[in-house]
Formats: sequence, structure tokens, C-alpha cells
Amino acid sequence: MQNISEEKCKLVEELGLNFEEKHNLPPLAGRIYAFMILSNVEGHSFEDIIEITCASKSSVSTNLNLLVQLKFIEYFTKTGDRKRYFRTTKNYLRITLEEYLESIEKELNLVKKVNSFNKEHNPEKFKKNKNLGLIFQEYLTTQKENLETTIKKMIAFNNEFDQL
Amino acid sequence: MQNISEEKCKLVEELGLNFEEKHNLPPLAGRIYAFMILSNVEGHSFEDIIEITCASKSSVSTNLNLLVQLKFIEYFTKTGDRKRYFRTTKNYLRITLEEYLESIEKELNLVKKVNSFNKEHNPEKFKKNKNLGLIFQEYLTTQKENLETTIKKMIAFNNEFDQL
DNA sequence: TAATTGGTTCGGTGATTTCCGAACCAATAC
DNA sequence: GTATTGGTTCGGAAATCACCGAACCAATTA
Repeated sequence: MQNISEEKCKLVEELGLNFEEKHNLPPLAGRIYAFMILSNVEGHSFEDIIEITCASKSSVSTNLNLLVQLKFIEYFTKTGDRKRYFRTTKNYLRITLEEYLESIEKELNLVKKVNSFNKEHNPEKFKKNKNLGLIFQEYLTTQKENLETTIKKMIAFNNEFDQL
Repeated sequence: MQNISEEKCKLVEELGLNFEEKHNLPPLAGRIYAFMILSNVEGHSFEDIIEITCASKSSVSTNLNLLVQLKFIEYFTKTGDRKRYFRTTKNYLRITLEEYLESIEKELNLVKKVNSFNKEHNPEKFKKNKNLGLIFQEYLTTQKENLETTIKKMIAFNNEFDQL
């Protein structure tokens, strides 16, 4: 991290680590993405990012393409300029939530499967843990609903914003 | 996976993978834990687990100890028997939720930090995304509350159960 | 045509992870 | 004391990952 304030640098490190974990990104991708979220500039060139992250051309290329492919970032061009400029996609928060939603749905299915497996094959155990299992299922369902309404809110907000 | 039905075997694989991801466990630990959750028997010996998982003594030892240390499982002994018997801890669901809670709290803090950073350093950007940021923060807060009430419910249920 | 720019692809290296086998240790059985 | 049982510890092998540099390519400029 060059030429950026210590505060920003630290926050990039922390936020980058978070993306790394939550979205299974390579460290460099996490840092690039974190940097963009904390940046005011609308569009960073390939070169900018090399300089800022102190990484090699090849690594930056790979990781930028990964982020584009996963729709965390997008790029645009300027006429008469061969460079590509990168920025976070407008919907990055929504994409994050949609990812969570998918993962919660997967877990909810799994929990249901486990519950029904134990109900059939280990009835004693199921009886003993029945209520806990149901509480957990209920929890996941609530999480799911919260996610769904939040995503709807975000979509509504974006639509409203686009019409201005 | 030896001597267990194909259905159980598949579910162990799936559930194990889930634990692996969600709790950052080594694959073998995930499978051991998954197997125990799907099992009726109250207490599996070291040998049982070696046989079931088809893993080496050393790996099983390491991973059992890891699971004990993380409080996913616990062991007990029988008088006149040197073996240790392992079972899932009674509170494994609650522990899972408490882990989630911690991770949500961390994320909520981070989001607040990012919001206040952008508010100070990138006011334009902050203004544009203000509402989205707040919606996200609100979402995290709701998740947190849901977690907290669920944990309380589980504690209450366990207390009630213990008194029987 | 030759040189430069913007970026990609490929082979390899160092770090990390997961598991194994062998040696080992401590408690019990003979 | 010696053998067996139950389990731990240690060194290393195989697999995976993140990153790098060098070679490369395609479009533009000189």
C-alpha cells in the first residue's frame, strides 16, 4: 500500500481480510476490492492498482478479472484511451446479501435433511433435541426472511435512485 | 466411511463439508463431527472413529483433540475401561450460534468504520450510498438481534430440560 | 516497419494444509 | 519384568494456493 494514509491502509487490510473470509477471495483480490470501496475516485486504472497494492502485473490482472467475473467490480473505458478503468459495481452490497441468502438457503436445507434423518433413524435422539433443532430451523428461517426483505429494499432504493 | 448406510455416508460428506467451511475445520474433523451428529450411539470410542472414517490413528487423535478444544465434542470414561468415549456437546447448536454472533458483531463494527471513513474522506460517495449503507447496517443489526434472542431461547430450553 | 503501451498467459517457487506412519509414552495385564 | 492397549508426538509427503517474472500478444504510435 503506497501513497495512501496510514488510516486508510489499516482499514484496507482489515476490510480486505473480511472479504477474503466471507467470499473466499485470494488476499490480493480482497485488498483491491477493499481499496475501491474506500476510495472516492470513480475509476482506477490497472497501473494505479499495481502501484497501490505493490503487486505484480500478472497478479493484478488475474485478481481484477476474478473480481469482474464475480461482479464485485466492473470496468469502463474512455474514448481515445486504451486503458480500462475499474470501479465497484453499483450493487455490490446487494450481491453480498444475495450470496448470504444462497448460503443460508443451503444451510436451511441441510438442517432440514439432518432433522428428518435423525427423526427416522435416531428417534430417541431426535426427540431429545427436537426443540433445539426446531429453534435452529426457526432462526435460519428468520435470517432468510430478513435477507429477502433487505434485498427487496435495496432493489427498491436503486430503482428510485435511477429515476432521478 | 465403512459399515454405514450410503444415505448416512452421503449426508456425512455434505454436512462435514458445511462444518469445514463455516467453522474452518480440517476435512476430517468436519466428517467426524458430522458423523456424531447423525449418530444415535451415546459415545464413540477412538477405535470406532478410526474404523468409520478410515483415517490413521494420528489424524484421528489430532482432530478429536481439536474438536474437544473447540468444545464441539466432549468425552467421558467408563469405570474399569481405559478408553475414552466421545459425543457431541449438549450445546453444540448454541456454540454455533455464538460463533455466528461474534462474526456478525465484527462485521457490524467494520461496516460502521467504513461508513464513517467514507463520510469523512469521501463525502460525495457517502452521500450517494448513504441509504444503502444504512439499509445494510440495519440488516446486520436485525441479524444480530435474531441471533441473540435465539441463543436466549436455547439457554432457556436447556435449563428447563436439565431440571427434569 | 519498428517501438511502445496495456494487458494476458504460463511455468515455477515458497508457504500452508492435511494427512500418514513410525516411534514413542504411560497405564494396565500377564 | 515383559507384552499389550490406548493414545500422542514428530517428521515428512502430497496437494493446494497465492504470487511472481518472463514471455507473449494485440492495438496503437512513431
